[in-house]
Amino acid sequence: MPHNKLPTVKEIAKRLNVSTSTVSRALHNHPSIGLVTTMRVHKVAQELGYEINKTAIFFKERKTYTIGVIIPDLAEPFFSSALTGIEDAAETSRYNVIIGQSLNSFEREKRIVANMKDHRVDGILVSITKETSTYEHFEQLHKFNIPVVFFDRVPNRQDINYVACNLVSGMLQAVAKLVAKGYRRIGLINGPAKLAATLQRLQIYLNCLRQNGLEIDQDIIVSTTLSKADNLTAMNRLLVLEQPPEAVITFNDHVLLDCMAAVTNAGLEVNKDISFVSFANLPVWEYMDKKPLASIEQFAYKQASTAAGFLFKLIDHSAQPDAPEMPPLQCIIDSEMVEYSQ
Amino acid sequence: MPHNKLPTVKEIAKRLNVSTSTVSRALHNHPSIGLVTTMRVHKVAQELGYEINKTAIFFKERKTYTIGVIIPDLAEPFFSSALTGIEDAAETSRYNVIIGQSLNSFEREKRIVANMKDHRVDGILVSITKETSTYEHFEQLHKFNIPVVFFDRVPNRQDINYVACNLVSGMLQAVAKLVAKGYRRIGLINGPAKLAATLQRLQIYLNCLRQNGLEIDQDIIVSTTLSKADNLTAMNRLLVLEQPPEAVITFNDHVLLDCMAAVTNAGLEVNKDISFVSFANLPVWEYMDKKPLASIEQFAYKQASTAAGFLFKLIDHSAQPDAPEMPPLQCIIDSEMVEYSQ
DNA sequence: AAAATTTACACATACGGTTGCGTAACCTCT
DNA sequence: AGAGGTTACGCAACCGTATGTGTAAATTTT
Repeated sequence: MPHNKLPTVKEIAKRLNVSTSTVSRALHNHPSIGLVTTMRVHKVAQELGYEINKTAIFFKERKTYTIGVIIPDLAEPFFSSALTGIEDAAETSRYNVIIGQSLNSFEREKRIVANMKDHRVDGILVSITKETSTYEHFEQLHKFNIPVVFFDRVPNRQDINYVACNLVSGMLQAVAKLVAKGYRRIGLINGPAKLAATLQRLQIYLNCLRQNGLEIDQDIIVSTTLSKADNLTAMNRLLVLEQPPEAVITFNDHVLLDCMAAVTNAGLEVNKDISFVSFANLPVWEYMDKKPLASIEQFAYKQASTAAGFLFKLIDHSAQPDAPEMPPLQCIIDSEMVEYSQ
Repeated sequence: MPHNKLPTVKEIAKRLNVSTSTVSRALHNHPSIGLVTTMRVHKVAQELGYEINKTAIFFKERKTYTIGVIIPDLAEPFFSSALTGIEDAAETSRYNVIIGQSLNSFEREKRIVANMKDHRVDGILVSITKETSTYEHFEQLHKFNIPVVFFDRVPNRQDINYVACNLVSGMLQAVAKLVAKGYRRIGLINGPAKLAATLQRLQIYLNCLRQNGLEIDQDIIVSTTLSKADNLTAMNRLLVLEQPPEAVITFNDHVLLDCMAAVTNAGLEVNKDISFVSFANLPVWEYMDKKPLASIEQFAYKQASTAAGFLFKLIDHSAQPDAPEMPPLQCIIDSEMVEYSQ
């Protein structure tokens, strides 16, 4: 507890022999306070270096003007970009952002939620953990009037506020582009089966191929555990086929980096002998020579700032005393193919 | 202002016809409250779903258990890693972290500081903007008893708390390694002159070469504006020399990526015809084939968590009423060469 | 049995600022 | 001059919790 006390309205009031209410109103230039008094108050406030203690207001208003953000891992460019989107949105709405990384641990996620509840954040934005399958820790927030908006990694339920991304739209564009370029044999290097994203990507892949009237060949659908060695193996499996794919969709950019190495090792050339499409998460492509033909942009910034907008709307709404329950705010943002200039 | 009121000690007190002080003490199992009363209080608290409102405590104790972190840009892996270090340190000390990106704008930095002051954070960790040259906005925090610890990008003054990184140590190791490998001609691709980091790197470079008894040749010291085209030009300038350098130290990893491309374009091979050393900031090397021989690790996580430790020490210290002014806490962490397995 | 001590609780205040309501003093109008 | 209105301010309560101090009643001590 800091010892040296800061000047308060009380202090100003004492010096001027007026009441604290007068000082408070004078500082806000309330019309019911005379001009002379108002000026004297301002003068003394200036002299004492008075600055308002907003924590007192926060406490009284039961509002902290702070939102919490829970994300799995800041090291992922997707999430750091998302956080920037949130911060920008928060700044214009005069909110602060407190942050917690769940590091994909359900237990950490719960601890962070509890902590944010203790700090009485006005709302929470969250991209859930891979492990998260129960939601009591979020539901409990309802009691404290703390709205929650999920983004990107959202629970599979309908009674929640969320902003998510539709991967299909971007992939359709990408496959269309590949088809337009004359590619008919498009392979897939997928992730490990236990990840939900893996099944999702497979469905999208099949979906897009069918919509483009392409034949589906199980030989050019392989998977990797995401280890470097396994990534190389997966790519090599495709390269040694009698009829290797002309283009390959990879699980993510990390996989793709290894796949490109495998292509080079095989004496082939990326974007000439074989082309790639990936799911965007590395901003590093800009600095590189060999790039995928296109990437599926998932708009971290946009998703997150949209989610933040939802959250502020919910906060404002619940501030009204006669607030009827609001229907869930939900938004699905289309992904888009981003072509890289080669 | 949320309307549906949460249960308070007052509510519990009313139900049991006791005073709030009794309830408060009972909830903390204070010995001066009888066992029966204590248990009844706990029971009612449980039934009502009472949870303590810490904002009241924060307000009363003039302590928010929140620290502010101001960094230039989360998109840089260095800073996202630093933030993780801070978060981990904060969690074990039961602190929350509120975050602000200055985006290298001095004005934003000032706004963020003012905002964090309003929220009465208990302390601030900051990596300053490239533009920052005045410090009133930080000095002003002293009045509010908000300690500040700078890290990585620290002001050039001695009366401040800071944690910084000594780039020389790592570079010495790297040059020593290059020398041990038989390289005698070591070039430098530096950044634009207006950046402080540029002069710093030049000095380190000259320093290390001298200490290893190597000749300094101005022909193999070039610079780039950091644009891709310019990076390529810089590298090419070295490659077309009669006696090109055998190894090159690059300003940073982004520059290096382009330099590697230039090498490949020239029909040469990275790590065979020419080797590189860079200043670490990209975690992506792990996923790539061509890597620098070594990188100068600047320990974002360690710097940041050390700085956080300093901050908590300062906060604890200023909490003591008879606290004499503390001498500045300062720490310089040695950088280290990190060798990449090729 | 009276005195001393302990037990178990209530009262009041503080943290810093805001705000509804009350009220003197002054001014205006008839 | 008295009624009515306006101006300029003070009073008091409030947000939720903690805690120093006071004090009956119960218990122990002498």
